[in-house]
Amino acid sequence: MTEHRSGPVRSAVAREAILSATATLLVDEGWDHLTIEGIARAAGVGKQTIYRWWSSKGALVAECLLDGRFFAVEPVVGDTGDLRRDLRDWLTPVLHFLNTPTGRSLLHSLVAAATEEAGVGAHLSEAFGADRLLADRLRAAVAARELPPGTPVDQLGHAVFGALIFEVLSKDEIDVAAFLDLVEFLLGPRTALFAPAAPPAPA
Amino acid sequence: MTEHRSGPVRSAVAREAILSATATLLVDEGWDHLTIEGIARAAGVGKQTIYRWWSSKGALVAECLLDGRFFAVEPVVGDTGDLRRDLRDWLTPVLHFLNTPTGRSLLHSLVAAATEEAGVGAHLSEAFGADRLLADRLRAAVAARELPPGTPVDQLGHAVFGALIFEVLSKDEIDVAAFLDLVEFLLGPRTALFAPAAPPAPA
Amino acid sequence: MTEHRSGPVRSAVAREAILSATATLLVDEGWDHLTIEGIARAAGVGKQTIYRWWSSKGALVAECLLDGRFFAVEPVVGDTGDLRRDLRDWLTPVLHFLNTPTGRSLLHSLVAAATEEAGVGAHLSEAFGADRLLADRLRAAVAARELPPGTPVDQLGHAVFGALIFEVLSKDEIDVAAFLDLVEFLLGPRTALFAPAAPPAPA
Amino acid sequence: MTEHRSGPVRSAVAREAILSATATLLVDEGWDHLTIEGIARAAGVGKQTIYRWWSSKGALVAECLLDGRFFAVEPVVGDTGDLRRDLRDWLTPVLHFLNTPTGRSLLHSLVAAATEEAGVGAHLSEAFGADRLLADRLRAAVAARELPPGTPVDQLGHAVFGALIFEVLSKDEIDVAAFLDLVEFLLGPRTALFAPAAPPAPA
DNA sequence: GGCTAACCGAGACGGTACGTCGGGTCTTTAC
DNA sequence: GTAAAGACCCGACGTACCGTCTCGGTTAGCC
Repeated sequence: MTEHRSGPVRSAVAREAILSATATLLVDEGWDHLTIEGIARAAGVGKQTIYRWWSSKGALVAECLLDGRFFAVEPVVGDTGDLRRDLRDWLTPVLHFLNTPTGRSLLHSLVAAATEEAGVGAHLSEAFGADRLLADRLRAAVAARELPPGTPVDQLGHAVFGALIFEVLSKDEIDVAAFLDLVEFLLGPRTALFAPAAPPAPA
Repeated sequence: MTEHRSGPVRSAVAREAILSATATLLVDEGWDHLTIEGIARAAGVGKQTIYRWWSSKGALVAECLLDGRFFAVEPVVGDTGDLRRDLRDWLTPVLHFLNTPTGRSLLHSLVAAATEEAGVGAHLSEAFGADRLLADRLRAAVAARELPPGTPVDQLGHAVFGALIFEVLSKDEIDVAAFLDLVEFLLGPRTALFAPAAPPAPA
Repeated sequence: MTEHRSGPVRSAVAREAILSATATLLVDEGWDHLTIEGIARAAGVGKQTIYRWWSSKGALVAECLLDGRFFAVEPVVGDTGDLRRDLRDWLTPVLHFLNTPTGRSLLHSLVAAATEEAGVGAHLSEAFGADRLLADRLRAAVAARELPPGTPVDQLGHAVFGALIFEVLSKDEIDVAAFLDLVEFLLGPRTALFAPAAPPAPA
Repeated sequence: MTEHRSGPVRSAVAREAILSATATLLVDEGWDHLTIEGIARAAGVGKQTIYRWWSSKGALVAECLLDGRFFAVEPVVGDTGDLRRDLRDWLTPVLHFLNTPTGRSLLHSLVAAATEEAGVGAHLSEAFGADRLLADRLRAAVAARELPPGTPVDQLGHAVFGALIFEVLSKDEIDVAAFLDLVEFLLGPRTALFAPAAPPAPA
């Protein structure tokens, strides 16, 4: 039973123009300064067309996020068998990007958007790859016994990302080396391979 | 030799009224909806008096934060000798507060403010006590060899706080138990006391 | 071939409310005290709607003037064949009106408006009827040879009106009798009818 | 019994600086744009010093007017025995001055001031010399029987000045020749010398 | 020589209004 | 029925001045 109605259908052209304008303006101008009128103007679209399909500028940003319009994230974290090294290799360029004005401002904007729109927060870490990419690598590390069984991989990924957010919010510049060290600490002591099942038995 | 200037002096009454109104309105209405006009109205003050002394609403919030106008933080984390237990005891009420509408909204507001005003971000963790209180307890734990020497206590505190922020931004409700487990994991495996000087040297 | 534009059209309701509020407020409060915000408030209209169509409060007053919103001027100056008497009959109530607080203040306001907005000055005398009404009667007088041929009727009307303005600006109260006498003098000596063509040629 | 009190006396320096600044600013910026704060700033004076001695900016302008700070009026209207020619000679440069931007704007400003401050209106014509100078010349003309006895000389002078004001308010530029013609008409027909006592007896 | 008062500059204060921007809704015309 | 254009009411922006009020400092003139 397909739903059908008369009249023209949602304009894909308009949708694309709107989301594209949103992403561009957010990056260029920041969350404050991002306005519906500005988006409509840049997209060559009526305001009503935006309001018809999205409830707020937060919703627009959330959809941009889902569409991956902000980062072209490296789709994988390498797996050389050395978890700590892999994470360093993956994190280092991310941290450097976040030390550029663009990177800082983009993260600021996305965090600001997240405070107003639940949908942005819910997908923020995914957009950075911290969700799937990082967690997957951690899961592999557990399987490979580089991390103890029972490690809360998803949460650990979020903690790393949370630390990153806080670092950006609270300092003028991320101390890359210190941050990498912190991540290393959070993973716990580098030990001999964990026994398959038994919990770590202190001597 | 102090610098002299004749003429009237800054009104302490106005300052207090403005900061107090700012704190109240931020808690009650949230960061968006917080307006200079609203603050002026609530404080019974001219707008110019605000602009004369603060450059933005972000600066106002930052000063409120420094004045500790948002939380009456428990001034200590207990020290029973059991770090994990002490942290649980300290964190639990904080987490529950952040699960109330007021708590959630306040953290959202402060994070939003931090994205616009560096000063807010710089003092956010202090306001929550995550800086001094938490780090001090961690330092004591290092001294008591509950944590390995060389633990980056300050950063660890920030990581915990960052994880907390991210949890609030990305979920509708904090899973208190899971978060406490995460913190426990971040502290590393519960081990016998660390040797005084030598770091654990895995083979 | 009219120029087309899609979209909504100027609201006649808003226009009427704005001009009506302007006229009322100008009469009641005076030129200073007349504010765009006050007009918008009284008209139940957004400020932007005013700024969209008028450039200043002067322009608003000018339009009110053109619409004849300040005076319901007696549409004719009587013509009994006696110019001086007709002018007295027409001027007397005007002068008395200008001796009331309302009349004085209205003329003050219009003159003040004229100093800021050329359009007000250009139509001031019309609004008082000094332009068409008075000049027409003078023209008739020239035709009837009550005034010499070549009398600059338009300018004479303006001079009478100018004298009136100056009287109101410079004195607390118009001396009605003296003003009427002045007008009589300005018309020149009451003479026998002027010869049709030849100007009076004194020896 | 003189009233006396201790303490310093009104500062002549401040008075001069304030009036001078007022005159300069009025000429340069116009009545609107003339502000107490601006005057205080330009005069290097506290606002209170202005408010202590004058009740409004209108009062300041009135005092400037009395001090003759706006025009250096030709102190006499010539008397060649030919009234019409003398008036032309005196009026022509005045009219040309009022056709300059400065002149126009100054008259506009003074008229605007007059609408707010009775004192300005009361002395406006004096400042232009229309009062004493013009009326004196007219009086002399009556004495010389160039004008009929009983001519309301003061009022006639005001009428000329009023016509001038209206001309400036209502047109972009004064038509000098037409204005001079008007004045000539207002003086009445050029006749043989009036008989000393008898009213003009038409043939 | 001190005291007292009024003067002065400076400028903070509670306000009102400015002219602009953007929000979200509604209306009109065109496709 | 969707879309562009944009007018509408509204609320906030940050600024300019208002007129009042403290300040600290500086003169008079009288005890």
